[in-house]
Parts: sequence; structure tokens; C-alpha cells
Amino acid sequence: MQYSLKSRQKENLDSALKRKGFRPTKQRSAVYEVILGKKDHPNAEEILLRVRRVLPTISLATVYNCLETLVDCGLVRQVNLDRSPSLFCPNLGPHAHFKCKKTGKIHDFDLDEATISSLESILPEGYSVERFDLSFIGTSDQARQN
Amino acid sequence: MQYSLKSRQKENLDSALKRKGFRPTKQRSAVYEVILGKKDHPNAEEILLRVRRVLPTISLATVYNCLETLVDCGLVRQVNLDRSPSLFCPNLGPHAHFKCKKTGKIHDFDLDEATISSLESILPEGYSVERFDLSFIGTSDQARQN
DNA sequence: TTTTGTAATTAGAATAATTCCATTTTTTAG
DNA sequence: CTAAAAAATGGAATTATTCTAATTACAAAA
Repeated sequence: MQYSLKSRQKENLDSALKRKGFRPTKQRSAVYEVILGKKDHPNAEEILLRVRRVLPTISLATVYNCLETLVDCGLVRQVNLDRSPSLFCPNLGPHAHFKCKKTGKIHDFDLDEATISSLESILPEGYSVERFDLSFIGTSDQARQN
Repeated sequence: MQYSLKSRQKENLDSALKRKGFRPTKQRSAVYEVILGKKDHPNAEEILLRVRRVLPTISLATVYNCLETLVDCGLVRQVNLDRSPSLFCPNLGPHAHFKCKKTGKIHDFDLDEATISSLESILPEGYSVERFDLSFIGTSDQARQN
């Protein structure tokens, strides 16, 4: 492999920013790396903590600003479940979220084409969808929690 | 018809409250009637305005308390779309929400059995679902907005 | 019925997530 | 390198919601 994962990420970030007319900054880059670096669903506060390990002086306001930009560029997804703080998710493919009531953990489940078109067939003509969100709340077996 | 819609609602409310050990109060009753009275998706503030037409001194805190109780009893649904204030919905059947970006309006779309089971088949064994939420964001034709 | 314990309502304070604002710093275009 | 524009920063402001402490209403028992 010619490029490390990190440098491919960086190129991806920079081109997405440029496409939207945003400037690349080290804060945006660090926030992006932190989110891609762990396949979970951190909120802004948690992202702040992780980013501060590399940029100790970054502010929460900047984290929010970066997140907004990254979401706007389609580089991360913002997930809102009930009224809890927004979560940010590196998984860009079509997927649903499952929140376990017992552990609070969020699990991703990929959606196949059949399910997606079944979902979109709910809407009659004249409605055009930009985005959809599907989330489940329930409980999951001990065994499956990792 | 022997009973008006209103008195059937009242019985429904009272029995649901009793089942959960809650007391019937005029505030709960008024909040419930307001939500059933119009097939839209008001937030707490809007519900306060509507309820005050019949109970002019009711407080916002009480509206929130009543809503929590009604949701707990399964009499109304709480709908959270992005970060905007919670909406409350009289439609108890399985349905999805569509939010029009242009008008801000919420439209309900009923889900048929096939779609529901397609949705639930996304989850592997070991996950039991208590509730799910499906929402779309997009735009709808002028003609269809009412 | 009255009493009496508990639950519900109320107004206002408190909280928490997020956004705004004014200033400083960084980036980019020329 | 310099100037203009964008972004970052810290702290204040906002907003939806919850909490608190005091009052009022309900409902079961006497």
C-alpha cells in the first residue's frame, strides 16, 4: 500500500472540504481522525476529550464547529436518539441504530438494498427523500455485547 | 352512538392512567384532549398555548409532567427529529414521519405489516425491540402540502 | 363525610447541550 | 510578504427541559 490509512483519510478530508469551500485546519483534521479512529458513537464532549490528547488547547466551541463542517461535508453522520446529546458516527453506509436500554450502547446494523427500497416505497409520489433515520430501542443479550 | 367521542376519550384516558397507578387530573385530561383534538405534531410550548384556552393557569412544567405521563401510559407518542423540541403525536399506529425541509411540516405515513417485519428482520437474534423510529427528511410537492 | 397520606401542580430556579459573540489567530490569494 | 477572509477561542447567552420547594387536589380509610 502506497499510503497509510491516515494519509488517505487526510486526502479524503481535504478534498471534501475544498469541494464545499471550507479550509483545511488542524482542528478539523484532528476531529475527523478521532471520529474515524474508533468505531463507536461519541458525543461532542467525548470527542473534545479525545481530540485534546493531540490538540490540548482545542475548545468545545471549535469541536462543535468542526463537527458541523464535517457533517455538512458528508464525512460523518450526526445521530440523534431521543433527547440525549448528539452522537457522531463514522459509518457512512446506510445503516440503522439500535440502542440497548440496559447498557446504553449503540449498535449499527447495515441495511440491504431490499430494505432500503422497502422503506422508500412508504412515501407516495411527490415526496423526495434527502436522508432517513431508523433507530430501535430495546435490549440485547449479554453475549452479544462487546 | 351512545357516547360522544370526548367521553370515550375520557374513559380511555382514565383507564390507562389507572392501569399505571396515576391519578386522573383535569390537567392531564386537558393535555390529552388537546393532542387528540388536532392531528398534527405540537411541541410542549404549543400544547401549553392550546391547553391554556381551557385551563388558563396551567404551567409549562405541568404540561411537561402531563406529557411524560401520557407517553408513559402509551396514550401519545413523543417524536424527536434532529435537535428541535420534542413533538407529541396522537397517532398510535405504526407509522413513519416525514419532515419537509421547506415547510417544516411533519407528515405521517402508515407502515404496513410487510414493511414492519422487513424492518425488524434487520436485527439478528438476541436483540429485542421495544420501539422503533423511522423518519425521513426531504421535500414534498407544493400540491401535497395542506 | 372528615381525615390523612400521597401524588400532582405550580412558579421559578437550575441544568445541560448547543449556539452566539467579540477577539485573536490562521489561512489563502495576490 | 501582506491583506482580506475564514476559523478558532473563551465565555456569555440561549433554549429545552428538569428540578425544587411549597401549595393544592385526590382517594382510601376511619
